[in-house]
Amino acid sequence: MANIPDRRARRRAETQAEILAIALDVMAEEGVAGLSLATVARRLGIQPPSLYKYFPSRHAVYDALFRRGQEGYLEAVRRGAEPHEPGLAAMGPSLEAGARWIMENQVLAQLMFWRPVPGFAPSPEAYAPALAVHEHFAVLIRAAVERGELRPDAAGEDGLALAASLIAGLVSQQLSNEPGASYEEGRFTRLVPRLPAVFAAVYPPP
Amino acid sequence: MANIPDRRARRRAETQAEILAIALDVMAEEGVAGLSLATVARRLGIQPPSLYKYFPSRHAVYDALFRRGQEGYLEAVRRGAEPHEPGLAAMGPSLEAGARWIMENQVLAQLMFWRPVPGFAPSPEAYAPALAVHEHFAVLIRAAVERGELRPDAAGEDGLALAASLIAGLVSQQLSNEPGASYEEGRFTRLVPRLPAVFAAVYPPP
DNA sequence: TAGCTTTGGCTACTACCTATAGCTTAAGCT
DNA sequence: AGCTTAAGCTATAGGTAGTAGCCAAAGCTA
Repeated sequence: MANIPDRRARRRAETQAEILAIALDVMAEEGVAGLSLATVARRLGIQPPSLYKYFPSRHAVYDALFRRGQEGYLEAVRRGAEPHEPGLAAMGPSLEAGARWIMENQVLAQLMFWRPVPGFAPSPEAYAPALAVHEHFAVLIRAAVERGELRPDAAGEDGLALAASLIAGLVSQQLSNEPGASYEEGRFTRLVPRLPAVFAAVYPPP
Repeated sequence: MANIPDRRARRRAETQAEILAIALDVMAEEGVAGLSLATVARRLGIQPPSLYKYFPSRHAVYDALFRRGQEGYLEAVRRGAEPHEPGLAAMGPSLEAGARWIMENQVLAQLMFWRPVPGFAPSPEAYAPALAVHEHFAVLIRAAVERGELRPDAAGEDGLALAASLIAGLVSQQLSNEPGASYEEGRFTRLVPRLPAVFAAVYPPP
């Protein structure tokens, strides 16, 4: 007795994880929107229709990957900020950690930040971590304002939108113009550490 | 006599233009990567294989659209700058005109700036106008430096990369988070007019 | 241990897609 | 007026997503 209660559920989860890993490979080779379930099935060694026992549709595979990506990204930006005092000091490392994660998970990033798959929209559950990322940076910026490192309106709607755009701009330029580069070499990601100073130049403390 | 010399060539070009217009519609409905030549053919009233008399492949359609888009965008940023003195004064209106064009041609913008179609890479001819856009803004920034409106290193590699990222960030955030908004209402595009000031805050004149 | 249930595989099939081959009609050039 | 060629067609190959329905084996339960 004392069999692991859900032996079947575990194997099922393992297979699902395996499918997602293969799907990532295929997307890296063929493009995000080029994912073919038939290819995934072949690599897994089963017939294409059998995949539908694990995911009800191609979009469901995308949704699972989207969620996984958002969770990984959230974790990355949180860990980047963790060892530092809240405020500008934490913002830099957090942005860097996020950018680094993106360069190491480009396929997921494309799925998450561009919407390259016709007809695919993430489910609310899959999207939830993205809201947490937004809140994470909002908290950091509010902390910076409270410490007098930024002008108060940096934490306003425009300020937050600008902050989000700054990092999105660098990353999106890097991904589309120089996708092969590492975080350190990238012509654009190289500028990420300067973003807190850029932001502070736009919203200098009074 | 005095027949228009290439009547056939003209009708052919018209049909090609019609195909591209329908393709844009389909992409707007189904997503950029969701373009189906069969659907285009049906709307044009011909059988799918007949489309191949006008374009040798699906990628060729994308390439023609890509080129058309780059040319339109180049034209937009040039016209935006035209009435103004070169330098920061021209940069703002030029960026605005570009952002406006993008919001009015979102499908083309996605094709041009994200790379959502698996396996599609633009031909050098189609890509050429993109280089001209880059050069256009480099010229404006160099002019601003010469007029003493910006610190000299604004025209360096990092400065140009940052400038490109600033606009790319706003536009890319707008497209993925609030694609339905017009240029004026957009939470992100609304900030475009502030970009020259942002850039000047990062590279203040000595 | 015996039997029942559920899971995970299969084949067969539908309905779509891109693209090629080869035929035919009709437009337009000379 | 006749010839050339463009632009349509059908048929076909080979790929995709997804559904229906069957069957064996794994695992739970009495």
